[in-house]
Amino acid sequence: MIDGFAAGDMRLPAYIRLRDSLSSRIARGEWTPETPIPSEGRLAREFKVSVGTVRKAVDGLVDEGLLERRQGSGTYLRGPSFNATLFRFFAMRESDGSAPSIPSSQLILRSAVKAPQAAAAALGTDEVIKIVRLRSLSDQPVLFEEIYIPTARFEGFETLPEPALGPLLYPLYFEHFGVLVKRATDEVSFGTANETVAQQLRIQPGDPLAIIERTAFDIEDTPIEWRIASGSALGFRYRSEIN
Amino acid sequence: MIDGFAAGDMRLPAYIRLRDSLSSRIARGEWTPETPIPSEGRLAREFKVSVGTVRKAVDGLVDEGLLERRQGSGTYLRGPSFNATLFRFFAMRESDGSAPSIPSSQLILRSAVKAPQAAAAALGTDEVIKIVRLRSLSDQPVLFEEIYIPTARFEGFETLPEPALGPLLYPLYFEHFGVLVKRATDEVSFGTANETVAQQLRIQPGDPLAIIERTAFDIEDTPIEWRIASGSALGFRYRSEIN
DNA sequence: CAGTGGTCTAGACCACTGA
DNA sequence: CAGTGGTCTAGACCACTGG
Repeated sequence: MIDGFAAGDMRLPAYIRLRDSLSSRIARGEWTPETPIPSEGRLAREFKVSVGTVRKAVDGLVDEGLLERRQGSGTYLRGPSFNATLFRFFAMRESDGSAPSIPSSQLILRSAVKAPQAAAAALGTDEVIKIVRLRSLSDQPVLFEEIYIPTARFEGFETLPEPALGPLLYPLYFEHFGVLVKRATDEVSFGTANETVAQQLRIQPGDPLAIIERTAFDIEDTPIEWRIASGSALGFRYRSEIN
Repeated sequence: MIDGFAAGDMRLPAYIRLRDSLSSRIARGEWTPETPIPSEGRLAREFKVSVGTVRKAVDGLVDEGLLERRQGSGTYLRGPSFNATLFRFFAMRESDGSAPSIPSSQLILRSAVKAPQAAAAALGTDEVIKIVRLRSLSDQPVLFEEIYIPTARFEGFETLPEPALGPLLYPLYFEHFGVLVKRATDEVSFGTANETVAQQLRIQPGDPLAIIERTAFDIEDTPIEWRIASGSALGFRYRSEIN
């Protein structure tokens, strides 16, 4: 049996069934970003369809950002390339107008807790690991983050050596837990700083705050992370393209 | 000569040349949203390529949002369907939780002026028509807007009967001036209200404000509108999807 | 019913990569 | 150089629309 292709709803077009079939093979972790998936010709023979149909199926996954074509070489899984940094919401200009510096990350807390209501609602469980960190640009604190991930999917996260937790979590999710973040939704609103946040960001309680709530999903659209981040509203600047 | 197809850079693939060729015919206003463009078979014969190549060219324009396919009927120009309302940045909930009401628009000013610096920079000219309006949801003022459009492209806009200026400007640009807004970029930041804005929005001077600066472009990527809109930061809520 | 877009085939040749 | 994806052809049949 070829992995759900012939088992899928036969009323659906072949390229859809093939796309879904490939998608679940990706979700199952059959391929890595380093080795190409089978060539179009190979897939065509394997699934007994024409190359054109394979191309249409692969096109879909490329559009979704799951695969990447490299002419002359092959088609590869795209790792968590996915530029989703929360810094994109803040003007990353140096005061002197020079190039933006590298973001740094200071771990403040990491432990298993019962999820607060919003996180539990988003993740569908209240057994989570909580991560709190402060993110800075050239020693200026910019973002205060609370992150919640389900314990079930991230077994052993708490015991990871601290240096392994760089500023980028999504590559780490992928390499240590096989969790590939495919998409996320960010919700931005406006509020004021409480004592804790104000102290961390070195602003005054009551100062205006931009608040970003994010839910991240894996390939199978299961929520795998919820976070809430705050930064001074004065530094907030976001560009949205509409088509 | 078939409209730049055979005149284009022959090193480019046929489907690219065909796509650009169709795109400029659209920009020239050869088709309306009511009548279909020539069928795929017709275009294939006209341009002497295969139907598959026509499909790939049309696919590109459909992805860009310029065209719309209707199976069994034809392929049509998409008017300014384009949901770009600035209200999407604000929580459109009624206090009683009912469905959102219809936005209304109150015209405050409309006249030819010299564009302020930011508008002139975006539009590439300082000969503009300025429109000021207050936008409300069920009699609550929500957004205060200043809009600038180049006089050259909107000859006679000032003398349009006032009732013609509904809440939606982009359909009006299209129908009266043949200007089709294809894309826009919105830039969001936070600030505080000055006297004028505060009075219009019925808030206090110094109250926090969400500020949206928009530049809109036509099919040929020429900027054709610049606007700045302000609303209370407390009502601000924006959802961003990342893939 | 004729005409449209939607799916699919079985080839061909080209441009590019990497051993 | 063999193998990959990128372009292109000339058909076929299907599903749907509208007169």
